[in-house]
This record gives sequence, structure tokens and C-alpha cells, in this order.
Amino acid sequence: MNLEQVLQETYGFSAFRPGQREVIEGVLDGKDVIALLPTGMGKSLCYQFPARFLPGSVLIISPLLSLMQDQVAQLKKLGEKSVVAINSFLKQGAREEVWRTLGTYRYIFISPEMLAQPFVRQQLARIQISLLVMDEAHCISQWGFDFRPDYLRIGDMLPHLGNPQVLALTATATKKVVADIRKYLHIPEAFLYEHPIDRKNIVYDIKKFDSHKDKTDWLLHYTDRYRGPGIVYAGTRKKAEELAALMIEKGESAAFYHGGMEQQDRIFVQQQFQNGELEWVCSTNAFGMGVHIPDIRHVIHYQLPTSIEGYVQEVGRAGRDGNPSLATLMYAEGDEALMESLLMDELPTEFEIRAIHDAENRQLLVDQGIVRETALRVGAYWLSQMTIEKTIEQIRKLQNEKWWQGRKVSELVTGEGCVRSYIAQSFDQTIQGKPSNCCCFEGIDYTTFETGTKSSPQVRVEGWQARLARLLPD
DNA sequence: CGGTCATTCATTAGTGAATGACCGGTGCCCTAAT
Repeated sequence: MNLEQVLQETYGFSAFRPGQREVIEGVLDGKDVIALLPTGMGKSLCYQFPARFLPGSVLIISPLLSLMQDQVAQLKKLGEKSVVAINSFLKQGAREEVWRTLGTYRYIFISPEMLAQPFVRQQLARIQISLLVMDEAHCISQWGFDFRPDYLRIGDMLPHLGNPQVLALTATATKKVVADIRKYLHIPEAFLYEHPIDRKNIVYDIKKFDSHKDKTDWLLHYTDRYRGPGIVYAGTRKKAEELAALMIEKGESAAFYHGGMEQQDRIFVQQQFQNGELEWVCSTNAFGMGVHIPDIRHVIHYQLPTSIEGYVQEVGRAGRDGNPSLATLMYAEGDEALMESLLMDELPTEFEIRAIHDAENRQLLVDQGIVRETALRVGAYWLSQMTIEKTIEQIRKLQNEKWWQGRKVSELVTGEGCVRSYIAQSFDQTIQGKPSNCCCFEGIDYTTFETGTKSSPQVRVEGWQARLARLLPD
């Protein structure tokens, strides 16, 4: 089979993007594949292309409802009618209809939580699933251990689904994350396609301040001076709202975004930003997954992220068009405290583990405020896997890993070496040549980002076709 | 760490200062009560 020919005839593309061919060939050869592809478009082709040649359905596990809805809409737009997302948006009547006709869908989108439900599993067991796609596969490692434990149960579901072939897709994964993906998806031998993590067009800047007031002043000056679109990441919901309010007061086009908002408002802000109607979004780490904007020029961290991986994901939302983009990490002494406390509070405590273990009615513990809701789910997961003493040991081990994770962020921000190298190194990679505009320790030419200051109209570089059309009107 | 909220105290009356406790981010799920 000539893959290029199929690509041309079916999708109208003349060439594959980096990695696509290798991944698609791997899947067509019947291998399990882990694909670390650069951020941006092109990942969905990796399962849509092989899906044409597979006899059964493709089951896609997706971390967010909004992401599922987007992908369903996108496939429908391409003319694919046999697509469904099984999630809580699906009303009772529609759901029954879906169960009845399940085998007729080519693409089935589902969340890990839904997949973990016995009834859902029974239904899926009845049909032929040729390929299981794990979208944003780093979530297994990022969320599975302490936030959404059903991510760790996906591998156990495979035998119930007839052991389909597996394709795991992500943009950022350390060696440890890849190892977790192999382990929890039960694909130890999977073929790994790895693309370098370093993005040459992203310039890393670290700015140090004496006080929070200084940080705010500097930020307002920055957003006044540079053109967006840009994302400002804050550490708390409240701070995100506060910063957005200050920027709006200064006449900027800005909005806030966080997980405490109504779903509708969240979608509205994201769409406005996506349509170019908003220049700045001040948000918590809730914002970003599934945001496909090619020309984000600035990603600013007003407070410290909780991991290097998280930082790279957030920064990676900038400059998908390949043009220079500026990533600024703001730091004032004492900023580690919030980051560390967010990190260390997320796992269940030993007290919570023992309470969950001893409880007759676990839900009651949450209702009475003895155990936090997330702690219950995470604690219950580990207790289902091992004895109570082993569970406590496991939580300690995870706690220790988190502590190191925080330390690496502190090191990044207090260190004096090249930021690009430090980041690559934490992904066990080395840099292949530094760009001239690299990071604050190697020198930054800020004028690169000043094209189109707000006072003067933006200068557009005209392509030769446009120029010709203007000179030679028909 | 920094911000917020509740409690305590000193006392001529409603309030202000001081102290201590607590919290902070990421998302599925469809249950039970309006």
C-alpha cells in the first residue's frame, strides 16, 4: 500500500508531518505504539488513518469532556457519521440507543471513569474493538496516582475488550512517564516513537522580584507593551480573577478561566480566545488542553508551576506556528510555599488511609468532612491493590517523588544555568544546538517580540502572491 | 508564604487590634433534593 497516495487522495495532504508515517506504519503492522509527537495538529491522523483499514471500532480514551465533544464535532465535519462520545452529556434515552447500536460506530470516545464502570465494560465487551487509543497519555502518570485513579485501571480493562491493539499519544513524556504508560496500559513491548522535546522558537525567561506588588506592576507593564495572544498562569483561582480584573481596568482585552467556573462560561472564554476576540487569558492550570491556537506569543507564569513537565506542557501552548514566542517565569522569594503546599496536600494522609480502611460506609467519611473526596477515591484505589501497610508505604513513596518534583522547579527558578538545557535534561534529552535567542542566561533579544507595539498598527509581511495580485488586478 | 475568616479580648458599648486556624489546582461521575 502506498501511504502517501492514500494520504493525498483521502485527506488532500501531500506529505506526512514528522512522526506520522512511523506511527501509522507501526499501527498498521499490528504493533502497540507509544507516540511522543510535537504539540499541535496531526495526532488524530495517527488513528484516523489506520482506522480506515481496521475491521472493528476504535475506542478513544480522552481526559476531558470538552475535548471529546470537540473531536466528535471535528470528525462529523469531515463527514464521518458513525462517531459517539459516551459521557455524562448523553441523556438516558440517547444512551440506550447507543448501547443498542454500539457495534455500528467506527469511533467511540470515552472517559477513564466511564470505562471503569462494569455495565459499560459489559456493553463494550459485546463488540469488536480493533484499536484502543489513549489520548493525552501522559495523564496516566500525571493524574493516575493522586487525582483520577481510574487512569491506572485502563490496562486491567483490556482483557474485557478482547485485548485490542493500543496506541498511546502525547506531546510530552519523560522516561518515567513512558514507563508508567507501558506499565498501566500493559504494553511493555510497545514501539516508541520519540520526537525531541526542545522547541527552538520558544525563548525562556526567568524574572525575579522583591515583592508581589512588583510582580503585578511588571505584568501590567508587560501586557501593555506586547501584543497577545497570551496566557498568564496563576497559582490560585482567586489570583487568576484578580489579575484579569487589573488588566481589564488598564484597558486590556482579558478574561479569567479556572475550574470553579460554570462549564458554559469556560467554553465561552475558550472560544473567544480561540476566535481572537480576547488577547489575554489569566487562568489556573485548568486552561490549555485542547486549545489549538497557532499564534500564542506569550506564556507567563505569575506563580510557580508544580512540576517541570506541567511547565513544559503549559509553555508548549505558545508558538505552534513556529514563530518566536516568549515564556516568562516570574519568581519572588517565598513563592515555593504555595507550590509545595499544593503538591504535598494532594495525596491522602495516613489518617485518611486508615479511616477509609476501617470505615463501614466510606461515603459517610466524605459527607462528614473527615476525608476529602479525592483522597477517598485515591485511597480506595491503592487499598484495592495492596494491604493497608503497603498502601501507607506507597503513599509515602509518592509523597517523596512529589517533593523532588517540587525541588526541581525550585532549582529551575533559582539556578543560573541555561534554562533550555535544564528542561531538556529533566526529560533525559540533550539539546541539539541552541538558537541565538535562547534564554535569560544566554541572552534574549526582546525586540523580536516588539513587532506590532500597540500604539502603531501592526505591519503585515505580504507574500509574493498577494503582492502580485495587488499589482496586477484582473 | 499570603490572604481570609473566626475568635478573643479589652471593657462604660460598639469596634478595633491581636491571635490563631485554615486554605490554596487539575475532572470525571449521575445522586438526591429542589
